Amino acid sequence: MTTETDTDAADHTPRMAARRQAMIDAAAAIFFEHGFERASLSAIVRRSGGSLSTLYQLFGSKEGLFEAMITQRCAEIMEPLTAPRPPDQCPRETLTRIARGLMGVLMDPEAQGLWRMVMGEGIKFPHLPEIYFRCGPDPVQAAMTRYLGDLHERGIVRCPDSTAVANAFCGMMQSDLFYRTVTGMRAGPDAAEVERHIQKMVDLVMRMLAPG
Amino acid sequence: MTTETDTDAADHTPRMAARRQAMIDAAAAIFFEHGFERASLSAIVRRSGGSLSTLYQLFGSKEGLFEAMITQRCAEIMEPLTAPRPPDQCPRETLTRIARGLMGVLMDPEAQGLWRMVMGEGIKFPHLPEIYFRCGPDPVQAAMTRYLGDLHERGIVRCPDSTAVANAFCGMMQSDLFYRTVTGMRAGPDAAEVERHIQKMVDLVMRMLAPG
DNA sequence: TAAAAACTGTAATGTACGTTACATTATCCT
DNA sequence: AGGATAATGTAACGTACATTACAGTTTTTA
Repeated sequence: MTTETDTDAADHTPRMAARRQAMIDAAAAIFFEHGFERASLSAIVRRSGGSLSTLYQLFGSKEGLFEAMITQRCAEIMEPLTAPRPPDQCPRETLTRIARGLMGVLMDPEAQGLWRMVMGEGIKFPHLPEIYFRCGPDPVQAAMTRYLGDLHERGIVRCPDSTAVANAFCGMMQSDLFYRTVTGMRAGPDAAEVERHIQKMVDLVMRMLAPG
Repeated sequence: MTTETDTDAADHTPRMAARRQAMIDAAAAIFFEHGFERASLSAIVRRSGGSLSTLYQLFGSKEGLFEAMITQRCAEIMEPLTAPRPPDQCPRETLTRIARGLMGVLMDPEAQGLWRMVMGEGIKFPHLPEIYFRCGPDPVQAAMTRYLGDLHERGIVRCPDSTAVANAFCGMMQSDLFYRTVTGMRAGPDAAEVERHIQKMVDLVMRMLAPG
């Protein structure tokens, strides 16, 4: 039940470390496709190579494997969002770049699998949304809040409540386009359609920020 | 597999109709709490009264029961969103009313259970997001688009792309407040906090719509 | 009220899967 | 090379649950 001694996970040998990684990769593929319940450990082992025995030695349980996978993958998937930003562009360009990063992640199939799990099974696994928000939305919104607050203080835009605007902007990106894709109602849109959406939303947020 | 002859479901007798409804109610509670996979039919019958035999006679399968439940509940849950709107308020008041309706549904525990299923298991059950969007987001956004387009043509607000604004507005409502509640990261916010959020978002969208 | 139909409770069946045990094979160290 | 250790493949165990079968009970109907 309790995963107290998680971090030991004796991957002493380099061979074992490779197995461990292969299993995490396979787990990501299977879990993100089927969700936690429907994912079968045998299917994961079939894909990763190795054996159930090794899996249990390394991760202890299905949940152990799941957490190890999530902890590693979350950061990787979100990485484009926390990349350092080139300084001193005009606000519209900076916002466009942020929006492109967001949409890139939102439209990535693996990230969508993660999102489905966070939203669908987060209640069952409190660690899951915790890790997710810490790696993804939290830093993005914090950075954006700081950025907008800064622009406001320098009188470049009017944004007395930068937290609210950052919040709104992130929400705006998750439009129909995203929801219908993540639920499988429509195929992933092509780059042009995504770009059109980005432009519209940036236009709107720029109007929000107009002085006066 | 295929649920061809769904609609027959011989609830001839009034007693059977009552059972049917009780089972749908119990199914809603259990499915929304645990999700499709984790929900157990025995648990549903335990709650509804009646028997597994009757359940199978009425619904044919677990999926049959699920679809019957979703079809009925979706419309009910979303009902506040499609209520007719009193005419001729000022835009800010109308938008506030729409926002209150949206947040009311978004924060409703049963609706959150539905939302978790749509997002988490929608890929597995294409009917689910289909029904959901048809009952919820689609009519709301359509009505809002029409409303904004109308205001634009009458020169009351500046909104050349009312679809985009309606889309953005619905997205803005789903802020951290919602995501953290629906994932169980935080308790449901009190009415005051929700109202504050509504006011902020309406303020922002009004800025979007400012002429000039 | 008695036969027919509808409904219920319980148990049986089959399956899928998490987890463990064990015998076999490959790898590493001296 | 040869013994110790690590890793694998397979199968067994226990459980949970969807689905079905059936015998008993209630409700309806004539």
